[in-house]
Amino acid sequence: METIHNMPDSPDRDTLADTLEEIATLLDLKGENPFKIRAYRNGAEIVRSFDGDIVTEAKENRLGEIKGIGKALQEKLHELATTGEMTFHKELRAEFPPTIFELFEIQGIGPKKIQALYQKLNVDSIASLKEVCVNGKVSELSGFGKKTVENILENIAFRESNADRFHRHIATHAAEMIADFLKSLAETSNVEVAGSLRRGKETVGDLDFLVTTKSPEAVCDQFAAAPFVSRVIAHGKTKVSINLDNGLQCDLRAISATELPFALSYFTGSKEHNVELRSRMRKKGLSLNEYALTPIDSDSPAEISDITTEADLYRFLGMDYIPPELRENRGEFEAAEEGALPRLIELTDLRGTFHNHTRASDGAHTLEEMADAAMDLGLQYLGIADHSKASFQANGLDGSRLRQQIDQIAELNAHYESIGIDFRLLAGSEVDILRDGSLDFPDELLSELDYCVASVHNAFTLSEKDQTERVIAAIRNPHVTMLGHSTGRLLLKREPYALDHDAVINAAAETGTVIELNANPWRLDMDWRHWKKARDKGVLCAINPDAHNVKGLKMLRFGVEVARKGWLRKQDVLNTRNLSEIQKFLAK
DNA sequence: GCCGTTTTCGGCCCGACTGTTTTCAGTCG
Repeated sequence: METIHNMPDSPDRDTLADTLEEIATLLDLKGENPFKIRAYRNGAEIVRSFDGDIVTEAKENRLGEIKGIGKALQEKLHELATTGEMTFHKELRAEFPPTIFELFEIQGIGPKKIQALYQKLNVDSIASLKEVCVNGKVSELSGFGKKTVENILENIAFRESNADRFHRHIATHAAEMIADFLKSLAETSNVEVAGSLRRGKETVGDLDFLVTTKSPEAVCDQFAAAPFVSRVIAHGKTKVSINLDNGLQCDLRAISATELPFALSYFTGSKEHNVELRSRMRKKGLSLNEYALTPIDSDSPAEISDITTEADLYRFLGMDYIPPELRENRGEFEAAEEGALPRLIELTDLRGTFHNHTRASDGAHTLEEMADAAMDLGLQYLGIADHSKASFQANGLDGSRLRQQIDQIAELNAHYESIGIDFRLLAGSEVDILRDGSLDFPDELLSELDYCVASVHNAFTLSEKDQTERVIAAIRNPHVTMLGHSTGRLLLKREPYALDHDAVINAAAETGTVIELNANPWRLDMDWRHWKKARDKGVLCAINPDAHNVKGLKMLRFGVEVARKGWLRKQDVLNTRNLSEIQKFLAK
């Protein structure tokens, strides 16, 4: 990687995107033309999801070829990429105090109200907003009644006590419980969960439920009065929003059966996908909303009948059905047109899994208990990869304890074979990648294992260059079968460490090293955004639950959901292969 | 600010709910 001395740090992709996003917010505050604001916001999204080195493209002033980036954005991004600053952004920022951005995190107030609060009462932070609400000054402003003040105070309190996003397992369990409740109502026929949960996102901000019914008002009333409701945010005749005790927001829409395909598509999103879908419909002279597809004017063609499923909607546009996980406007429309969408992996494709812990390190159960649980799930093999000695906080195994475990696994396998059970434990290790890129066990010991998962568990703060070199050194060790949880993130808790993922993926492709998709809902790592690229370079994925107890094996489902989001097919995932194929693969 | 098989101007996705300005603006998704 090139290094530039005596120069300000070159801005990265996030800086480019965040700057555009911030401009959009500031223009919003100034009451600018909403379409201009949208252009900046759209530009931020394009920069975030651009497949390639956007910073270099900006430096070399080539962004004009990208749809959605025009002359103005191209010039501004060029300035930012080459000088590290953007004059327009700097001038806009100077007009407002930096703390004003936090006001956008309060539900119920938007740019217009924030503008009024700032200009009339000099409110520039959540603290000062709270103050003018409590001392009554806010009621001097037109548009701020008693109820608005109550809402603001309530929302400030709520934000203080609840994070706004939730892990996938929490959201999934809540969604299943609430869907069961809705199905139990006499007035409902179909019950669907839409939103980012259906799209397989790694964390979820809210849950979206759709029910078809002939009595929407009765369904809404019963939902708003349900035992799991902690707070009713809004309660209308067809729409209800509530919070659960843990703060998770749940939105319900009660619709008619004929509206279901349109509503399901609309509320599954993503917003970016829907904008593209609507725009394609619009080119056919049709307007798509959450209820129907209708001609824009009476002259438009109206062969719209018989749309009863989401698949019909896509077929109408001459394309294949796009699974919810792919609906991010990241190339799925083009693939669907060409009939080139992947046939996505399913949970039932899995035949085994690799990265799991036992009581020997920091797990809760024994080899036998873990094996029994794996058999109950219908798996043919279970890889045991306890921690290595450098992870002393996790009771990591030293060489002699690891050799004992290898022997125990051999004994258990002999036992399974003797009684005719087609199941095998695989002897592995989750070996620490030390700070210098070497491994916590010597090659000689690693060669006695069936396989090895190499993971980073410390020194998260190394520079991107050092961290990347460290990880790639491990990938280049021929005894390393796979790289464990490669970004090191703990969702909603710890940021990923600095790592050049393109370089890591290239090294994995070159050496035939597998990359793990850690299915633990706190990790879901490697991130889904990298998988399509890795897959296209021939890198195999291993979906591993990183189970620390028998229940943990069930987290495999979250890994499959995120693998689907990463465009992965059955053939891209190593542990879809059966036992004999795996034994051959590991023997190589 | 962006875009173009209605093209270089005039559009840009759209509906529900809330509270308040009582006919509609602001916010949200």
